[in-house]
Amino acid sequence: MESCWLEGEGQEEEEDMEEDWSAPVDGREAQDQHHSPALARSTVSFSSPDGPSVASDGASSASSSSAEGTGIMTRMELNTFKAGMEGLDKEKINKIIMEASKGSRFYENELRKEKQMAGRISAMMDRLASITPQQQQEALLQVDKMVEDLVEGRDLSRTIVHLDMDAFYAAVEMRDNPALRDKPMAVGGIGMLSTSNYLARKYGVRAAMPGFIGKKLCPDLVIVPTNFDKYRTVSSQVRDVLRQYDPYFAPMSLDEAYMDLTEYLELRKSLPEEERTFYAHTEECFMSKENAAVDNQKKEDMLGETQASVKVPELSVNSTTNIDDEDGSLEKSKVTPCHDDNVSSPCCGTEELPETCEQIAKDVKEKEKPEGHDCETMGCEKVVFGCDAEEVVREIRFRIQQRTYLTASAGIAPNMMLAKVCSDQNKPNGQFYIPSDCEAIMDFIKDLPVRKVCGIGKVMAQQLNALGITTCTHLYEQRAVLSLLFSPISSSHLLRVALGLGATRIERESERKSMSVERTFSELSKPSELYRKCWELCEALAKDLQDEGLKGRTVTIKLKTVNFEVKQRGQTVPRAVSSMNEIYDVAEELLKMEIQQCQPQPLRLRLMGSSAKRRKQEKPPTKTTTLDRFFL
DNA sequence: GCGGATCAC
DNA sequence: TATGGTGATCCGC
Ligand SMILES: Nc1ccn([C@H]2C[C@H](O)[C@@H](COP(=O)(O)OP(=O)(O)OP(=O)(O)O)O2)c(=O)n1
Ligand SMILES: [Mg+2]
Ligand SMILES: [Mg+2]
Repeated sequence: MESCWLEGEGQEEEEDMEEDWSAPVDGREAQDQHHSPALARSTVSFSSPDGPSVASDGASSASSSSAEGTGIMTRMELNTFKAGMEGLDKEKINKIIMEASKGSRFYENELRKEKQMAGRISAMMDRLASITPQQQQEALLQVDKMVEDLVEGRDLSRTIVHLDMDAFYAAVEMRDNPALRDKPMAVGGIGMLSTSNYLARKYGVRAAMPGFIGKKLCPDLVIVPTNFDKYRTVSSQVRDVLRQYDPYFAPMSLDEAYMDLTEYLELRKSLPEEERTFYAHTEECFMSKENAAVDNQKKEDMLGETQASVKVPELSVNSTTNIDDEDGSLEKSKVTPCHDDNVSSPCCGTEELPETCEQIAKDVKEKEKPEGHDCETMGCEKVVFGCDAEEVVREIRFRIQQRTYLTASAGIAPNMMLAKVCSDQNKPNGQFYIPSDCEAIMDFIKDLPVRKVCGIGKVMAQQLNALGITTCTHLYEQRAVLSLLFSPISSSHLLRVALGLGATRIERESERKSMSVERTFSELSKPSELYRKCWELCEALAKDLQDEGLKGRTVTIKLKTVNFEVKQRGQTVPRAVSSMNEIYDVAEELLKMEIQQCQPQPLRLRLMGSSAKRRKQEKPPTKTTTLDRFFL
């Protein structure tokens, strides 16, 4: 097995990954209006570029935007931009979160990070204040040249889909244990939750929240441990479906993937109806013998009904409709789920998964033969899907559901950035479509909160907020200032977002660059214990590396003190390593230095990690893009 | 290359 | 009582 990443001599070639600043639209002139209050005064309006250029008053008013509530600590607050988090009593939930955390070492560390962030923002506001109108005007000219190029290059020819399973781990657990279906539940442990179901989200319980806080928010919360093997199995079933529509689809995690449907949609045009026909088993099928074709709304209803979780009445996948409800009125699923034959059955809860019919949404070829069991005689409902993108995506979701008993949501758009945002729009069990035209894109982008965009996280969102930017419209209005305040990479990303641009080609999976193992444990401080832990981690890492036939040129250790401060130390070695001994030799040395550094205080840790990384790879000759021209 | 920070899931 | 694990990227040295 040839170890990879060793620096072998030759071995160059390899792709060039196409950065592809695709995209673009009609230029739009700015005309702002809706500045957020913080910026209204502080920014130069585009129409009169010589206006007053910002002042630090912008900073003070903006940074006090957290005036609501406790003042600081926005970083610990509930993020209401995530699916299932709409319309909650944020005030109350944040209060509980704060009270549960206050005084803890974790909290103190969060405070420290918050202060640090405030410092960064303050520095940014100072820079902003020092920008002259001339500079701003000049920046605007530069940026607008880029805008022109970007817009000119806009590629609306692709149909990109982002598909994401709903409450994934939680949904799997609910599927396999019906007792959980009508309860607020989360997956993980008392220390940390990986995700929660939508019922629990109503209480503010969410991923990355400690279980004990979840319990405070929702005393009835049921917490079940993770079963990664099951999630992996389901994931592979889902991928089997996706692959049939785009063999080059790109999984981003166990529960989501991007697909490019462009080519498939061409083929689809000539796909006979039989091959777009599927059967669904529902209890109604068994009772009423009608099996007429269903219309779109009916299909959506079926998607809703067959959901193997709480029933969400009136769920619609129509891109124009919203999901509101999904309140408490829960009802057992009406479906009678069936197993796909070649699929390992869920390990528990078999009683709710009757074996009566082995296959529902089987592939057309199989299904077409009405021999044996067969849907027709059983009165299974027949579903015919159309040929446009929305129909194909409904079909995909339908097949996923029939095969896994789980629901998925999807976004359909001309690029990956938009598709990703769209897949969250009608979650759970919904889809959203942005047609390939500029107007539709701009309309969608207009009021889109920047925080919803992939890559804009808590920190960036807060920095932008300090500038009065919360929506993509603001982003466009402030493009000049942004190009001056942020790095070329960041500001070009923001600009692309503002224009509704994103990647239009799905890149094939790149080889991994690192592998790591880390563990949290109850406090350790004795050197002997620390070295032993380090040894265990290196052993585990070496095994993982060897399992994949990989080696690393840089070995690092990661340490988290009991106060949650994180340190990383690394060393690059002349020859790639993969064995336990080679790795530990390096790691031990790094750990020794840290222990000595602390002396005579003990090094008190709550986590340790070990990793092996590949040597940084020379990036292929970058074709000079407009961005390079302007920014480098 | 290193280390801290951010982001996603 | 109690706040995760894995991988990637960016930034400023
Ligand atoms: N901080 C996180 C976020 C997610 N996950 C895991 C559990 C999730 O079930 C799975 C998928 O992540 P999603 O962000 O897609 O969240 P869900 O699928 O749970 O919910 P939904 O997609 O409906 O919002 O990844 C995790 O372990 N830790
Ligand atoms: Mg999901
Ligand atoms: Mg996901």
